[in-house]
Amino acid sequence: MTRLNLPARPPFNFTSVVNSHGWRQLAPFSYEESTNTLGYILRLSNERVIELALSDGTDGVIVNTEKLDRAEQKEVKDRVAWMFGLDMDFARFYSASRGEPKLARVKKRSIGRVLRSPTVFEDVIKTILTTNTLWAATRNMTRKLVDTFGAPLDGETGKRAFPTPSSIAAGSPEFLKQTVRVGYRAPAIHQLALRVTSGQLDLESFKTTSMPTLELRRELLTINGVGPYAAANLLMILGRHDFIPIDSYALKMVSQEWYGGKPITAKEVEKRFKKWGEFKGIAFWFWDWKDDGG
DNA sequence: GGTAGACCTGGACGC
DNA sequence: GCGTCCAGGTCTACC
Repeated sequence: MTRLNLPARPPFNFTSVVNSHGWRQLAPFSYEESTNTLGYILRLSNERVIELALSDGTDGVIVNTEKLDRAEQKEVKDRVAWMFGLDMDFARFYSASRGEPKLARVKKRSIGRVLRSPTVFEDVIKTILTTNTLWAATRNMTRKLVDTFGAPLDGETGKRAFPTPSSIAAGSPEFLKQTVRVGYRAPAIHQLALRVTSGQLDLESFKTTSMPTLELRRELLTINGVGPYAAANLLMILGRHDFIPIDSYALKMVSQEWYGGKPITAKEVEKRFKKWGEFKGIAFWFWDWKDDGG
């Protein structure tokens, strides 16, 4: 057994990251509520597939997994640090949100980090799978994608890692549509896998790029299946908070909050959050809505 | 720049 | 059990 204790830049709240959005429900994540433990099946660069149990450290994340050598430990540390944004600093957001009752809880509960997958590729695919469909279908499609293309944990075919770009690229759009049931998204997913495999698109460089957010957004919008909502969602995941992922949920929440439930458009959402500037996305994301619909 | 319609799946509903 | 309707963003064509 290997146990790693990964400290975070304070303040840090493990549970707020795990609950920051629905990602914990998407394979190869799993979540055990009784112990507040996040599971993840990770494929290491040496192709070994391991299971991580991630739990709340006093001021960071505790990782329990099988025995790892030094290089593997380093890789796991880097991956988990990215997934939890351990090094992120929200002091400026907390300062900006002071005096706003609807954001009072963010500083109190050390909220701000958004749970990420280990790779940007995985988060782009998952984001595409959230578009134009219901959440239950997103979960199904992700599960099937992992079950179909993911490398299995040693001796446990029921537990698989998220597919690599090359494993998806090796299939066909028809197979993705017929077997994984991703519908019209199949060509977009296949094309993305091809672009990444061929080196034409270096998604992982987006983690550390100093590219201005507008430019990064333009890059994201070159991906088929990624429109304004998906790009904003991915920017949030990448730690850029200038854009609001406006989907039907956003329209509903903003309408209930300020427009008495009447139908509104994206313009009204933008108008209401304009004053938050570079924190628009994060202010929207963690806004304490009147009724979040459960 | 704005808008209409097609794209798919799966669940709800009526018969 | 079958058919129909609907929710959900993106893309393309068109104005």
